[in-house]
Order: sequence, then C-alpha cells, then structure tokens
Amino acid sequence: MTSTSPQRGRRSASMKDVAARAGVSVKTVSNVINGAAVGAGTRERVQRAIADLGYRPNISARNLRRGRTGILALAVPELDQPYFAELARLIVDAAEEHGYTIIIDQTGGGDRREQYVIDGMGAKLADGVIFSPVAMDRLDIARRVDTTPLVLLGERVSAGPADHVAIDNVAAARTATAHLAGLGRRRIAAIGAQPDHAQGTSRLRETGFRAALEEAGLPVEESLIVPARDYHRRDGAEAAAYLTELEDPPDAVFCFNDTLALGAMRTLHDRGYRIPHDVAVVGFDDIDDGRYNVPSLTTVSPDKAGIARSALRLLLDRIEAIDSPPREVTVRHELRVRESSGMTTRRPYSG
Amino acid sequence: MTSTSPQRGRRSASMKDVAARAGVSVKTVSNVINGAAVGAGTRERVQRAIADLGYRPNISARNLRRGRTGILALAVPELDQPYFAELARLIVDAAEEHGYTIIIDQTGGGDRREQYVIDGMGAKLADGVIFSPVAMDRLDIARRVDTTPLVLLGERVSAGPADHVAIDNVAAARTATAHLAGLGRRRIAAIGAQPDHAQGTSRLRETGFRAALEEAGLPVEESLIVPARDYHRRDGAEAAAYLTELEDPPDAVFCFNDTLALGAMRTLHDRGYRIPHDVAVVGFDDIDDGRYNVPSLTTVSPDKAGIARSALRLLLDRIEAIDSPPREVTVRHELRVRESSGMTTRRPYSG
DNA sequence: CACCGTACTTCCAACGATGTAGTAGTCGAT
DNA sequence: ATCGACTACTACATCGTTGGAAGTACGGTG
Repeated sequence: MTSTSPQRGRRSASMKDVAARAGVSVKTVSNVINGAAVGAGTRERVQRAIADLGYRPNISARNLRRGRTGILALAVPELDQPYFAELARLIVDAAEEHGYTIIIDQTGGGDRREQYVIDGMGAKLADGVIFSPVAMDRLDIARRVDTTPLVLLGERVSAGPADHVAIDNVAAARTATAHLAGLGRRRIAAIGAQPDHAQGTSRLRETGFRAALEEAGLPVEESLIVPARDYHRRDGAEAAAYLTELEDPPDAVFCFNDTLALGAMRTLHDRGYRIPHDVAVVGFDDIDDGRYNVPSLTTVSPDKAGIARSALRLLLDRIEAIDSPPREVTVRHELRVRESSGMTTRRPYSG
Repeated sequence: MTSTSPQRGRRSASMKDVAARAGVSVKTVSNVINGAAVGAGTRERVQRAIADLGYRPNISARNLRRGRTGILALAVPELDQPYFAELARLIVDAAEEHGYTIIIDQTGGGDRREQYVIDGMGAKLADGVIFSPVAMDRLDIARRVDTTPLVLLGERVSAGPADHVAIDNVAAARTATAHLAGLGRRRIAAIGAQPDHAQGTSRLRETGFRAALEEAGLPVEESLIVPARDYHRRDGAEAAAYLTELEDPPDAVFCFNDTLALGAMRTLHDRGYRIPHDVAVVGFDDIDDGRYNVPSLTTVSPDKAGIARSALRLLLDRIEAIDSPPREVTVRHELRVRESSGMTTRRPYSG
C-alpha cells in the first residue's frame, strides 16, 4: 500500500481480507460468492467473514475479468417527457429482473449527442444500448463502426441495420385519423410534423394521417399540417394557437403525441373552443396525464411494457450472439377512445 | 488468449494493441490519453493508432486501477412520477457536466429495496448515491454501515446522519394553506397524509398545514385530512371522492403533491364542483402538467434545478472528503398562484 | 498396502489500465 | 569533457477478481 495506492480514504474490504479472516484462499472466497462447490463448514466461515467485514465485491475488477459490465445504457431525448419517463421506468424494471443495471444518457435529440451514443459513448461502459433516436437516421446507424450491441426504439425502419422495436406507426396514425373522420369531422389538422426529419416517427405518423384522409375522401390541406420542433406541451399550445387563427379553423386535431395534445387542448380551451364539440382531439402515447385530464384524451396506446420487454430480449440475445442478423419486433397498439373525441364530458371517469 | 479468455466474440482493441501499432510502450499510450507530457510526434502516431483501431479505454480496468467508477446512483421511488422524472432529468444533466454517469435504481418506495440502497446496492458500482427515501427513516440511515457517500433528498431531517438537500416543507405547506385561508376558505382539506410514516415529507407537510390552520384561527378537522398511499393521480381521485361524500364537503384542498391534485381535480370536476369557485385546489411540486391543466394548478414550486445542483455538489464534496460532518442544504421554494385557487379561468395562459 | 477417484482447496496468471521508479537522450553551464 | 537538470519514454508492479491447473486429504478398492 505504500508505493501505489490509488484509493482515497478508507479502503474497503477485498476478497483478500475476507480470505485472511476466514483462513482460506482468495479463490475459495470467490467460489463461495459464485456458488461453486465448497465444503459446508468452509462456506459458513467465509460467509461469516464476509458479513463481519461488510465485504462487497468490486464490480470493476469483476467486470474486467469477466469482460462484461452488467450495465445497459438507455439513451433517450429527455427523461421528463412523460412517454420516456414511463418507458424508462419499465425498462429499468425489466433490466433489473435480468440482473442488469441501467445507465441513462439524455441526448436532447441533438446530432452531436446521438452520434456519441452510436459511437459507443466514449468508453466501454455498457454491455449494450437501447436507443431512441431523433436526429440519427438509418444511414447514420448503418455507418456505425462501434460493435456494442444496439437496439433501436420507436422508429419503424424495416430491414434496418440494427435490432428494432416499434409499433406500426403508419397504421396507428391511420386508425386515429380514421376515427376522427368517422365522427364526421371534415377539417382534420395534424400537429407534430417535422419536415427536417426524413425518416423519423413523425414522418410515419404523417404518412398514416395523409393516407387516412385520402381513404376518407377528404382533401389533404397542407396548412392544417403543423410542425412542432419539440414535443412539449408548449409546442402543442403554440401550434393550436396558429390553427385557431386560420380563416377556417379545423374541427379536429390529431397530435403526434399526448403532450402536444394536452398543450393544444389548453389553448383551444382558452380560446373558447369546446372539446370535443367544436374540435375533437386525439393524441398518441397514452400517458397517465391524458387519462385524468379534463377532457380525458383519446389516444393511441402502444404496449409500452411490451416495448420494454422486447427491447431487453433483443438486446440480451444480441449480447449472446453478436453476429445474428438484425431483427424487427412490432409491438401491438390500440386506440383508446375517451372524452376528447366523443365520450360526453361530465361523466364519472372510468379507465 | 489461449488459456483464459473471458471475452466472447471479437475482442476489442486494448492499449497494448495501440502501443504495438504505434511502436511505443503501453504507458505512453496512457499518457497520451490522459494528457500527460508526450512528444508531439509520438502523440500524433499514438493518436493515429487509436483512430485506426477504434480504440476506446476499458472503463472497468481504469476504474479498478483508479479506485472509482465515475458512476453515481440515483435511487428514487418511481421514475414515471413527473416530479422524479423532472428531477432525474436535471440530475443526469448536472452529473454529466461533472463527468459522471447516472445509474437509476427504482425502489418503489418499499422497505426492502430502500434498505438495499443504503446497504450499498450489492456491489461497489457507484462512487456515490443520491437517494430519495420513502420508507427509510433517520434511524435506518444512522444505522447504516456501508461507507459509500450518500446524499438524501426530499425529507427535512435537521442534523441528520447524512448530507441532505430539501426545501423547508413545513414552511411551504404553511404558505400554501395560508394562501387558501387568505381566499376566505374555511373548510380546508388536505390530501396525502401518511400516518404510517413518522418522519416522511408527508408528515412535514401535514405539520405545516395544521400550523397554518391554527394561525388562521380555523379548527383542525381530522376528517378533512385524507391519507394517500401512493402519490398518483388515482390516489388523489379517490381521496377527492371521499371528500365530496362528506356531509359537509370542503371548500378548499391542499394536496401534498401535484399528481394528487390533478387526480382530485378530475373527480371534483366529474362531480360538478367548479374550481376554484366551489373548491380551490393547491398542489406541490410544480410539475409541467399542472401548468397546462384546465384549470392550471396553483402549487408550491421547489427550485428543482437547485436541488439537483446542490445534491451533486454535496455528493462530490463528500467523495473528496469522506469524513467531514454531514451538511444540510435548504433550497428555496415559492408559491405559484394559478387558476385553481384564484385566477379566473378563460384567460390566456401565461407562465 | 499401494493406488485411485472424489471433493475441496490452493497457486498462478490474466483481464486493461495507471503510478512509481528507472533509463536514455538532450541541452546548457561549467 | 563533465555534470546536473530536464524531458521523453520504458519496465514493472498493482488494483480485485476469476479461470484453469495443480495440489492435498480422505475413503474405498484390489
């Protein structure tokens, strides 16, 4: 300890200390901890020594030796977006069931941070990465040189360059829009387009939206397709303000996520529109907020637990077998019709 | 590589490989990476070799040698509680600024998982822990044997056994309640009591609530103090249902957090109460949801960024100087008055 | 009684990085 | 030419753990 002592402060007990106290070799301690064959008496002595010293294995050393860390990274734009918060919760829980710990990386949806993620995040910390991209597209992913197992979330890129979990965004958006058309709405707006992103989720939802309008025999009016830079309440509120100022405002709005919808509804309310009477609103994600809002929000409900489970399964499989071909998992979704598009208000809430 | 090869699949480049390619010693590579003095020519050759091989340092090895991991743990009850989601976001960002990565541990507020957290989470993974306790009290913390630096969040325990960041919950609750009394409300209820927890945040808010009633010369009616097991919208909705069924329902409700308030407002709305006309509502936390809700929610707004920054500072200080006495940081808060307790509805939202 | 297998246990090397000490080589002053 | 002081680099030990091989003791077997 004299010449090279990297530790600062009290050094905590190592296997060597445990071994000394129990009067056995270091390897025997290791065997006890890893459940290998050890005599009953020895095992007990070792366990007592472990307890006495408050010994805990040094993860860094173990990982160094084993070549894996037991850590998975979850890279999302923002943790305080309710959708990602709910998803993160499920993924953390699912990872824990498999003995993995989750580290969080927030990209903010920016190019630089997202590139950093697909390049392996600077150091070999995680055994695998679950990544919800915003700025990176299929090409960026395909170009990647880092070999850390990677699972992509939330953007449907068929036959993509990596494992992928998503719902069928086009179909979901079509169903949502068709629902509005089915209510007899004729001027249906969309909030959340992102013209900059050629491949993102927003593009798929827009595609579904347009398809549904055509199927319903409605004209696609470009002025009713409103972009949103971020997907926060504020952006929804601003987009709705724009819509109400149109010469001929819409009688329905399909928002590409729930927070946009909640923000939009706030503005619509402030400007005297009754929901759903004057304007029906549908969102996307089925976050908890929408269920209790007044009016409660009709929304596309993806199977978030299914997404979490599938992402983890794909990732763990790939950690095992790094060279298998990429897989696509499509998780189910359903439309949850609530007050904002039909059920009358002033009725006890249920589900 | 023949006898003991823990790695599976392609082994990625190590310093040794870089050193061989650049024709220098391993230590020189290390020096280049860590910015020590290295000749210009050598440095360039090494950097080219690093780029060619796609070398990234092995964190486990570095951590083993350095005695620290660069990882901090954040232990919260549930990541999808908006308050914790917003806090997690800020803490992850703050940690990143200091070069640390955050791992997430979800305790669910349960004894077992929380005990696990204060016992060091099974292995020395994190250099420090930021912990928002629900079940553990001061005694549990004081009994702790693990030496990992620990910062507690959210519960004001003066002269506690560990570093601590909180707002003045008693004062905040008193202000909120006094605000309702100041509006002329006379039957003020509270939602969110947790009689089981002798020391939690809920107890402090209840204390402030009672104090404010007394100061306002109002009787403390026990039937108007409603417990909530969890702090979800659902619990708020149920508590409000109970209140409306009282013989003499309240004309104001102070909810111990915003999600309780949002759930309660939903029920109140369903049962025909006008907010704030019939019942004024105040929440706690100032989550984004409350700002856009109809009606927008009056709430106690803690300085969350301040909490994140302070927690990180305390933790990093303690990692440096493990034996200094515990410190208490009290972060500022303010009451944000919005529609649910006064501002008229039907007015453009602002702030 | 020598021999063998079984059941534990010990010894040694290795994972990849970094701290310390030591070795060349360079330069300026003497 | 000699020395000292410096710079640039190398060699080696070490962090705590685990894999593999070698060692030991014991009971049974021929």
